[in-house]
Amino acid sequence: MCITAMAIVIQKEVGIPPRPEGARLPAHLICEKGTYMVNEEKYVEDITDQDDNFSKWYNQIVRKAELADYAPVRGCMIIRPYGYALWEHLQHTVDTRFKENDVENAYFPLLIPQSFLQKEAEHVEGFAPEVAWVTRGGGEELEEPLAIRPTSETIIGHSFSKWIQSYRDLPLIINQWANVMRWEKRTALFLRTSEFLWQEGHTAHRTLEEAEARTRLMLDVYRAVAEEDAAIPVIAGRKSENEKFAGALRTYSIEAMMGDGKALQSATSHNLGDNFARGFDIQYLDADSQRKYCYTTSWGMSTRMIGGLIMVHGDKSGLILPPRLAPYQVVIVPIWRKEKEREAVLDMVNRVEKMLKGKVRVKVDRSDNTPGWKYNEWEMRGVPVRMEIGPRDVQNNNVMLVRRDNRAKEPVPVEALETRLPELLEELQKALYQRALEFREQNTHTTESYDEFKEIIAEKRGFVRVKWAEDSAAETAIKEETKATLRVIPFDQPEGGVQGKCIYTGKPATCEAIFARSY
RNA sequence: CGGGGUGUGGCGCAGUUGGUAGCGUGCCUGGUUUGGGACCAGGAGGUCCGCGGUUCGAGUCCGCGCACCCCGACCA
Repeated sequence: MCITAMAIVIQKEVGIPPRPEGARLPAHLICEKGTYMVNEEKYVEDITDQDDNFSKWYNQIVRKAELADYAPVRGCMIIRPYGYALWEHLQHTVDTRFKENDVENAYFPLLIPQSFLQKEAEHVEGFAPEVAWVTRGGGEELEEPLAIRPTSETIIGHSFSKWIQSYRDLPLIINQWANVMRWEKRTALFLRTSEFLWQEGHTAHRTLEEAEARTRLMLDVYRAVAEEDAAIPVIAGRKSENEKFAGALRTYSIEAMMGDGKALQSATSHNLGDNFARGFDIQYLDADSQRKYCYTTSWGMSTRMIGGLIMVHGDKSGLILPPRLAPYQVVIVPIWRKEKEREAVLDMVNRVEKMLKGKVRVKVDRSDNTPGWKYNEWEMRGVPVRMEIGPRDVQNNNVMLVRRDNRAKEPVPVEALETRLPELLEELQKALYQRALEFREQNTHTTESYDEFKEIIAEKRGFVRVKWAEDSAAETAIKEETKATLRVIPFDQPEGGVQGKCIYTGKPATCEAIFARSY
């Protein structure tokens, strides 16, 4: 909301050109006062074009940028230091926001007794195909197989039932940072790996209303992380019955549009009602001396978000990381010709580095590679701002700043850096958000005709917003006929209710829903 | 789990009718270089995915596995 308004203002100031429909990249570059025009060309020749083969581009970028590698075990990934640093920044902002909302961290075991998983009927059924089992230990068959957690509702529910005695123990608001494992048939780095890192929050409440409020509150935290930190505009809303979490009363999610128009569920928040409380006997003694079941919630965000970052912001030169999450916000490239220059340049580099340390995340590339090589390398790795320091800059006591998103150049006096650089990073942060928002808006369609719906899904991709009567069978049929799924029923609905007929059944519509093909 | 594809130095690839493996890039050493992926010279690096078969001889032909990628069905 407020970030959007700010972003629009910023957009006017710096003049981000609107992206042509369907295009991944702005075809123009900014040429403001004090900036330099750069030729638009493809500097990095060995990256697959996004428009040519988006998933190939994605895979190449993940590996070339050294975010992750394939592991020797199918479907598993190795997160490399650069990718892990990104995750740590994401973790940090999420964790900070959690703690502002009374969340406490804890840790529960990786292994879950088989019997636990079976205590919630829908839950077992939903997860059964994806669970990996440990059946041997200490050289012997185990008496009871142990599941490698696909999620921890059950084992945490077990603890909750012991910890909660009275209404005075509520609400209980716990989070854990953990790995989980879901045996996936088809995997992709970050987006869907058999093992992945995430956080899972679990809460218990006195009333359903309070549980609902917490569910919505945490979804809004995810919304804020996505929009403000990851610069990814998302649509928040409710999942359909077909798409909700196994065992939940209601599931909410934030959905983002990737650069190829497909949707990515970026985080989910579930109101579990009293389903798990009944399964795990999570009861409390209320003020009226009655024993009552708690209402529980769970909510999670995973390393998948990194996949989202890559696919939302990346361009044909590689990654573009939002400044607030980028492992390096600025990379300094020293340039010289003669030995004398080298000394002066490195002096200045050291001075600038020292000045900026602790204020922005700065990396100096002191390798022997040529400046041109470094430009391409760090652009590919998505560093938001490049700082060039060469003999000319030493002479003028300024540095050259170059934005990753549009390559706009800007000479800045050294003494102005401490104020200008953070400012520039914020401008970039907002511009990325704005660009992604415009892309999403250009690729969000509305229609009342199912034929047109099919055509849009098949040819244009993107989101399709339609009138909907919340019919589960119709949803399944649409999925079979078009491969599009109901991503989310947005909170943002027309004022005064929806008028008209459901796009598929023709029944009176009860809401507007977003359909898309998804990851 | 179905359909398709690919497995050859770290990465990307070539390898003809079967004759004992090569190119680009990266890596190491030395030197010259550095404002958009520099250059020269020297060098290291391969059980050609695995197993079996055909053959005097297999990266190449045949069979059986395995892995990975892409497209579907299932999912954060």
